[in-house]
This record gives sequence, structure tokens and C-alpha cells, in this order.
Amino acid sequence: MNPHLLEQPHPDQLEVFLRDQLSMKRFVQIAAECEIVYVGRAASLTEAGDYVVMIKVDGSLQVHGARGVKPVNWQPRTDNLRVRRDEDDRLMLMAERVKPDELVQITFSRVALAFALDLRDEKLFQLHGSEAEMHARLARTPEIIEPGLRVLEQELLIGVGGIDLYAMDALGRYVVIEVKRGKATQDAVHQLERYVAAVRGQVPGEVRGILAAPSISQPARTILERSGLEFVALAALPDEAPKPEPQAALF
Amino acid sequence: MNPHLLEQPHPDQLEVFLRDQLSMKRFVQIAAECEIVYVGRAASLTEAGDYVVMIKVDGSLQVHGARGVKPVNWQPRTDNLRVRRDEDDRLMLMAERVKPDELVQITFSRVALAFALDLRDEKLFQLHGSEAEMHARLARTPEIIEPGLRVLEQELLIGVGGIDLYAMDALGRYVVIEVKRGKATQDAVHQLERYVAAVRGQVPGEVRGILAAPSISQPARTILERSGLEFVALAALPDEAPKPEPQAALF
DNA sequence: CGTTTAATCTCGACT
DNA sequence: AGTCGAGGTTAAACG
Repeated sequence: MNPHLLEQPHPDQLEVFLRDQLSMKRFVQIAAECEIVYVGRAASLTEAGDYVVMIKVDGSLQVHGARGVKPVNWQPRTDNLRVRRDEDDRLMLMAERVKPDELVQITFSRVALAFALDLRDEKLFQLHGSEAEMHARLARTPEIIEPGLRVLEQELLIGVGGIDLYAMDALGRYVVIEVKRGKATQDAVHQLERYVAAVRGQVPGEVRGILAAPSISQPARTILERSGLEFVALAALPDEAPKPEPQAALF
Repeated sequence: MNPHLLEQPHPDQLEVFLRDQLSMKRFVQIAAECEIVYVGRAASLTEAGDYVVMIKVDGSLQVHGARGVKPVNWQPRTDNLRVRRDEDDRLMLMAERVKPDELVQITFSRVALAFALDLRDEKLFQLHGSEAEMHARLARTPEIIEPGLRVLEQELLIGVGGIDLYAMDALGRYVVIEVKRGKATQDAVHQLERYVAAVRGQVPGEVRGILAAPSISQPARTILERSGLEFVALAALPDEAPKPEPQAALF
């Protein structure tokens, strides 16, 4: 990874370092006292304090505070990354984005640590338990939802979105199925309503709407029943990975 | 910030370092070749590769790859953070959460850099342009939406959610207003529909529904008009912060 | 390019 | 503790 490291660098030193390392598109971090200004979709102002700035090889920038997974400020896709000095000769880093028009501007006061790394690109990443996997499983075994159900389409695109599963029941009625991997909310009911309405405008006869999820919130159930739609509880998928034995906890 | 720094530490050295620094609840980072396993709401597996692990004072953990604002793996509120050795004597870090039951497990192979910092807690952070601010502004000056409008309630809670603004128009009709800070989508229309339906069940007479946003998507406008609801375009708030002059871009 | 949807969404507020 | 809704959501997929 070949780290390049600076401890308590002078601003001149850090300026050269940032220009070099960022133009080489290396992974760069700066731990420093700084203040941050953001202007764009919204606007934010952060008093001078301790933050860790992370700039990745794709130009994405994030500023982390002491707590939480979410950065205090960020820029997902920077178009222009600039280093300059302000009127008091403090070093500034500016991350600009064109669309939407946004700017994150960091002014460094005391810098504790800066480093750059060759972070080789990410390796294979596998995720299991996504909603897409649930669709596939239900399409293979639709009897989980209801006996006699035949799946006609998966991810059927209509004008207003995509129907997770489009099926026909044992009595020959069309069935629109919306699948959720977690507890179904009112939003999910609205999605289903929209899809059912769209299908009713397309095909003759009765159209059923089924929300399939591990569980459903009470308000969601209320509006679901009021709309004449149905809920089917899906059993949670069993976890296969065994947990390692407990150890002394650090906290 | 008093950084404590290790370059290419031996696993024994890193183990002691992690136990010490994490029990002191300092901000800790490790840049290393490692593999990551996650099991919980979903499950993921990452091949050995270069990642940067960040552990904050609140126990939150995130593992960053070469690209993107989002971490590859994370744990927002860790209940137990443990360090142990695997059967091949490689150092492992485990971040466990009880509710929901989740585990992120990192196995380190080659460690390039590790450090700990005293990251003093975050200073004042001000955000402007939130939806809450828009509510307040519209409640103060409802004539922006329509002449003769009187706001009766802000954030009125009904069974199925909260009405942003509840008002009465010049003709004495109740008006339900849903405010969005960005372009209004179909979801926003559904929310408004839900609130209007709830109010119609409570009060006599006509009830209007207004979606107030800077703009609206075409599909949203279609379903809005089909439901007999209205859209009012809000002028965007002017940006006050002036942009600094352009400089040579790094990329 | 706009729109839609999923996400291990996170995070805060409120019942 | 559960639920809802905002978010500078991010990011991917699709027309």
C-alpha cells in the first residue's frame, strides 16, 4: 500500500503533499482541526473542530466527526478538487460538483496527521439477502405465497414503476405482488396500490394485490385493508453463518 | 489530537494497540489488507483486499474501499467490540450489535498503518435549507402559496402520519399542504392523498390538497391531477454564500 | 438525462 | 421499544 505519511506538517508541506498525492489520485486522509462550509442542495456551516477528511481515488470526499457512520459533510462525485490559500494564508481544500452545483470547502488550521495510500481497487464483494434474491426465490416457489399461484412475470415494467411479481391465482385472477425484505411500511402499500391500479387499467377482470414481507406495520396494515389489498407474511430466511464464541469485550 | 501511530505493525503489536486504544474509546483507524464478513439483516463476504477501517468513539465502525462515499461494510451502533486471533493466528476485529442482531468481522492480513487520535467531539453544525425550515417559512408567509390562506396547524399529527401544514383558504375550505424541499415525486403525492383522505373523514365540507415544492416530476403530476390535488411551485431559496474564484484543478 | 427503487440505508423525533 | 419520515440521502437500474 506504500503509505506516505506526514505528522504535524507545516501548511506549505501539506499543500505540496496534497497537490502531489491528489493529482496521482491516491487515497488521502487528513486529520486536522478545520472548519467546513457546504453550499449546494442545502447549505451548512461547521465551527472549527477536529475532523478527519477522506478523499478517495474516484474524487469522492467525506469529512468525519467523532461519532456516527455518516460523515458530517461529503461530496459523492467531485468534478473539481482544488487546493488554495485563504486571505489568512490558511490551507483550503475545495471539492466542487457541477450537477447538482455543490461545493464543500475545508479550511485547515492545525493538522495532526496526513497520509496517502495506494488502495488497490476493491475485490469481489458478495451480498446475500437482498430483495432481488427474495423475488427469485418466490418466483421459483410461488406456493410460499399461496397454493395454485403461477408467476407470469418478474420485474414487469409498467409506466409507473416495476411490478416485483406478476402472477395468476388458482381462480384465474391476475395478482400483483410487491415484495419487501423488511417490515412493510405505508410506502410499500402505496407502491402496491399504484401497480394494481395500473394493471386494472390494462386487463379485464378482477386484479388482486398482495404485499409479501416478513411483517407489516400497523398503519400500513390499516391502509392496506382499506384499499382491499392483502398481506402475506414471509418466514425469515435462516442465517447459515455460525457465530464465533464470545470473547472479552473492549466496549 | 495527540496521535498514536504504528507503521506496518506486527500482529502482536497491533493487538495490544487495538485493545488499549479501543478501551480508551479513542478514534482508531487501520489501513490493511483484510477480509470482511457481515451477518445480520443481510449477509456479505469480501475477498481479501485493501481497506481502511474506522472506529469512532461511539463504537460505530466502517470499512472503506477505494471508491464511493458509502463504506463497503459498517456497523452503526456496536454493542461489543472484540479483538481475537483466528486459527491461523491472524488478528480479527469483531463488531457486534444486539438489536438488530448483527456482526461485522474483519480479519487482517498485512497491516500498512494504524493510528489513534483524540478527536474532540463535534462543534456546532448548522444546516440551512431543510424541509423543516421551509415549513416554518411557509407558515410565516402562507401567501407564498396562495392569497388569503390562513395556517391553522403545523406538523399536525393524524393516525397515518403528520400533515406539514393544515390551513384554511379564502373561501373557508380546509387545505392540507405537503411540502417537499426537492422535486416532488409520486411518493409525495401518495402522502398528500393519504392525509387528505384522513381529513375528509374528520371534517365536513370540501378539503383541498396542495403539494408545495420547487418542481414536480411528470409522473407525479399525472397522478396528482388524476386525484384532484394541486401543485404550487415554490421559488428556490437564493444562495447567499458567494463562490470563490476558480483555481487550477487537481482533478 | 430523468425517474424509480432498494438500502445491512442512517438518524432523529415522537408515541 | 416501535414507528414514521427526512435526508445535501447514496447508488444502481432502466427507459
